[in-house]
Amino acid sequence: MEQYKDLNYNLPSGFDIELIPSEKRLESYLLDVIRTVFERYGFTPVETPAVERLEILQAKGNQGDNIIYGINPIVSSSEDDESKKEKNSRALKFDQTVPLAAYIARHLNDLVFPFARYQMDMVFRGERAKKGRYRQFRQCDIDVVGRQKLNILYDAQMPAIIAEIFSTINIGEFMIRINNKKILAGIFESIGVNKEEEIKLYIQIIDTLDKVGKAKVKQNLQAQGLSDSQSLQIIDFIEFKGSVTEILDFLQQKATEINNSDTFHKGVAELQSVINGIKELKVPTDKYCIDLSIARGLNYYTGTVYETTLINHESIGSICSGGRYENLVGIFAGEKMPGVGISIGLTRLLRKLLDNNLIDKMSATPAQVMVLNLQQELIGTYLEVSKKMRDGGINVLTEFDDIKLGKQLKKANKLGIPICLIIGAEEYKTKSCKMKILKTGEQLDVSIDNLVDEVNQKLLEI
RNA sequence: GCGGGCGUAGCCAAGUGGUUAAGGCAGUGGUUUGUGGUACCACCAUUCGUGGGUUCAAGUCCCAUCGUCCGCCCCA
Repeated sequence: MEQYKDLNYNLPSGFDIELIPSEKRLESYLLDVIRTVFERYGFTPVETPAVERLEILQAKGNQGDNIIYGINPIVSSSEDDESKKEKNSRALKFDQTVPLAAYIARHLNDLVFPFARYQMDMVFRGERAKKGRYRQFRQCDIDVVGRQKLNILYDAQMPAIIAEIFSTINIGEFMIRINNKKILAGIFESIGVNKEEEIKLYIQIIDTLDKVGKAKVKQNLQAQGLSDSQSLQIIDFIEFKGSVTEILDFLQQKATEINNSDTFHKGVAELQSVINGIKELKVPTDKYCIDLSIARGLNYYTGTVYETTLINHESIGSICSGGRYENLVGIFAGEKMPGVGISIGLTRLLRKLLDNNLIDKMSATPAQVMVLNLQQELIGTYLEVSKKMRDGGINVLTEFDDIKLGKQLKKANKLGIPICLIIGAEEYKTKSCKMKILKTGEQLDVSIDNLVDEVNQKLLEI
């Protein structure tokens, strides 16, 4: 034992994702909420391995090697199969979309399309870690993937899902910002930028608007070749603000003026359909808006894009984002498979919610009742009473050791257990117990026979 | 990859060349043993990431090394 105490047992950079029990319980709760909502919309769970073949992860359409975390076996003996393989031939998944593409290709014949799946696995990034930016983190993703085509209503369903999740977990007001990349691409086409590569570049510049500011964006656009007036035109366009109706009217108006970009017209029509769907899904109108500046740096998005921010906490950044992509998921199956999906970066979100006190803390244990130990001779009774309550659906912690009552209460208090049951010689005689509510100090005599009902009743009141 | 900062207990730290290494939080024990959260008392670093050097003297200066953090880039 001694010899290891000097080793550095701190977590390696970027892997500092451990949570103390109260925090981990909160994460479990969030996962439960998210899973429940995903399943309510018919999404089915999928899990893929942490490791994929490197060439899969490097397949076109992804974000490049700089974010991939490679793995190698430590031992490379000649008998080791791994060592015969090329070094770095395997790597950890950096998102769930590329693995989804591979999953679909592997199980094409077993899946029903449109395939709606959710996945809440850990993913890994090889890039430099920073605060709130991890090398391992949990992403909660949903995607719907069609063969050849995918109904635009799936795009409308995403904001409904986001709204339901974030309304359920009580973290304050939020706003789902919706845009369509075809509109952005179209506006560039309308001013004479027609090369796809250039448009992508410009859109990436636009994406930095809220981070670096208007002046810098204008400067960057011009640096890439736009004229002064073109830059202003673009910035004016993406900065147009208003209600959903006002922006749609503005876009319709704009569409009549633009006759050199089909893309623009398509984008406006898609956005219109998405908004119509959202209205029919009865997403509360104060939960979503159109934001023409939303671009999503990732260039695989081709249509609808989403970002969700917390009102008054915009600095936290997007807490849930995603969009529609045409050519990402079918790459291995060799088929056109349009998809639409969103992702919640749960590890980062939870950290920020905790750091900013935006979410109520939970207790350090799921136990609702602690059965205290007053004398070892009664341990049989304690176990019996504990079981009785567990059978009644109550989470119970039993104190096995005969330690001072004060210490037991202190322990229960620290764990955040709301109710303690005290059974000593006196209570034993009368087949009763003392039910102590820790928060108030209130103490009630309860018959063992009615215990389950009484405790359940009290738990509801607290 | 380039540039900069920082490493003192589980955590947050004071200390900027003189030797008993402040303080706070957390933790442990106690305030007469069947009642916690408050209060009070006590305990809690032979040692300052590691190795070497300078000096009568080093947590403090120098070198190396490891770790870590920030900015550029990119994203959850």
